Amino acid sequence: MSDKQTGRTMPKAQNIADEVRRRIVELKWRQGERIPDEADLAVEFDAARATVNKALQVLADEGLLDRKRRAGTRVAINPVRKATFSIPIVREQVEEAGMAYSHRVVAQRFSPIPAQIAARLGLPEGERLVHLRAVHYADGRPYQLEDRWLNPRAAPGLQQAGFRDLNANEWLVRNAPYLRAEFSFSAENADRRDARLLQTRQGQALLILHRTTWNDLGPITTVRVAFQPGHCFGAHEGRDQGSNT
Amino acid sequence: MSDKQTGRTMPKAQNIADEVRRRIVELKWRQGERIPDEADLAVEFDAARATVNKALQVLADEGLLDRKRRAGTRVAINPVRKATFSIPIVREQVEEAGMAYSHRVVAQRFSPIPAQIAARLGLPEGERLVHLRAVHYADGRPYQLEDRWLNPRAAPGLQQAGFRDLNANEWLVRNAPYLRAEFSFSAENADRRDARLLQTRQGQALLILHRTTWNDLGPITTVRVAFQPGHCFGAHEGRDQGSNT
DNA sequence: CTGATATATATGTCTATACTTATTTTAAGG
DNA sequence: CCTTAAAATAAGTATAGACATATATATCAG
Repeated sequence: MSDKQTGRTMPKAQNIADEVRRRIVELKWRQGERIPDEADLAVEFDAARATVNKALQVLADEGLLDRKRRAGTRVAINPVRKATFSIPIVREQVEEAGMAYSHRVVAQRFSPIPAQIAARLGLPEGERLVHLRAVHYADGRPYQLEDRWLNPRAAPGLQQAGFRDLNANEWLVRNAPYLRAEFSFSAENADRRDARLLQTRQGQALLILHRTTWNDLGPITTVRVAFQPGHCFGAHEGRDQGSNT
Repeated sequence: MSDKQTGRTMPKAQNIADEVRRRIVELKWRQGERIPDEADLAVEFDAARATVNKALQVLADEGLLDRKRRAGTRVAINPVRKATFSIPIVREQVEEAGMAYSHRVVAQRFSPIPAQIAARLGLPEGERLVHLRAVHYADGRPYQLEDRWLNPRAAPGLQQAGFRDLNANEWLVRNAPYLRAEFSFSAENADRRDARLLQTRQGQALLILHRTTWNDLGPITTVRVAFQPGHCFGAHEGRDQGSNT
């Protein structure tokens, strides 16, 4: 009843979480039903309450359980579950695929922000930020296109960095950690400029990612990324195989 | 130094996490640098090591810290951070926007799966599954289009459910909890059929979401969702404001 | 019956302590 | 010098105990 998957002994809390998950998936404990309280589960699994608590917190974070003081723990009625994806550094992504990375800055100037960008950043319209447009290439073929606005007030040292050599993507990752980020995915038909820079035809469906990041000084950057046609962006949910914990 | 944001006293572990995050964002502790060990931080913050451990685990899960036994804790070199988004129930999403929800099943039959679907599900080509195509409407206008394959072997009771009345999306959420899910976003130009069902023109860029879910009996369902033109899908990262914990 | 108040209870959080385990560092042996 | 073994160390995990806090339920006054 402990370590079936690998030969390794799993932590007790994880075994408990797995078993509870199993009972939910196998409909032994159904949606909305109350499950035994921590004290009872602690007895059943021969563990301390703190251990059971940790296991159930994990499941609550996953959205599988709803927990409330005094009211107990219930299987979530509609498991609004959260999927995760990670934002890789473009160069690493390209190189990991065994291709040669390069990038080209198409335009870079200090200019007043249009209304749409101002709204997204929460800054007054007309404020002057660094506007940067660049193309990332994989083996010489366009890989993605970025149209970015940078806020020097939130990223000290930004003025010095000339993005001809080091790309903005990478400079930001290494020099401007953020506290909060917002994303959105959408689809757009390539306009004339998109088509030219991505070397595709006008009207081609493009996957568009908007991303904005903030730190405690304010908005750092907002970017519109247009991916090469056919590119897809993966995410997943469930046991996290590798990495930490 | 405790509760600045709200008047409420925040848990100690969260204060510690916030403070460490602040030090990273303000570059007091830089990328790749080793930070004090749990015991030292416990002294600094006047907390038990377990509390510090919990705070740092959170940051490690966020991808902000790299932790290794004996080697200590370092600020992540390239913070491959994870963004989360949630998959809402279509009907609720529509109704929350104050619109009337309806849906229509376009086709439903038991048929052998094509190679591409077989690959995605990990099932042999030609296996017979339920194939379902439906349109979701908001205030009578097409909202999204789904093309779904359902595996009755992994979802007992599925055969009985006729999806004319109850939509598949909702039936699955309530009756077939899953253990693992995979997603991908992409963009496609609407083909003739997409255009007709979404009442748009052929060639229109559409945001496409592929999603596949599994439980311990195997793959449950895989679906291709085509959103109405202009629709975007949001995600975010950072302190999670509401809900659990 | 209604509304205010008290009580009970399940989860939330923290602590001190202990032991485990991966990994680095050091020491020993060839 | 290289290889191997031992020691040291920092995180990983578990535990019993304690107190905090939200909230469901019971109790009581009107």
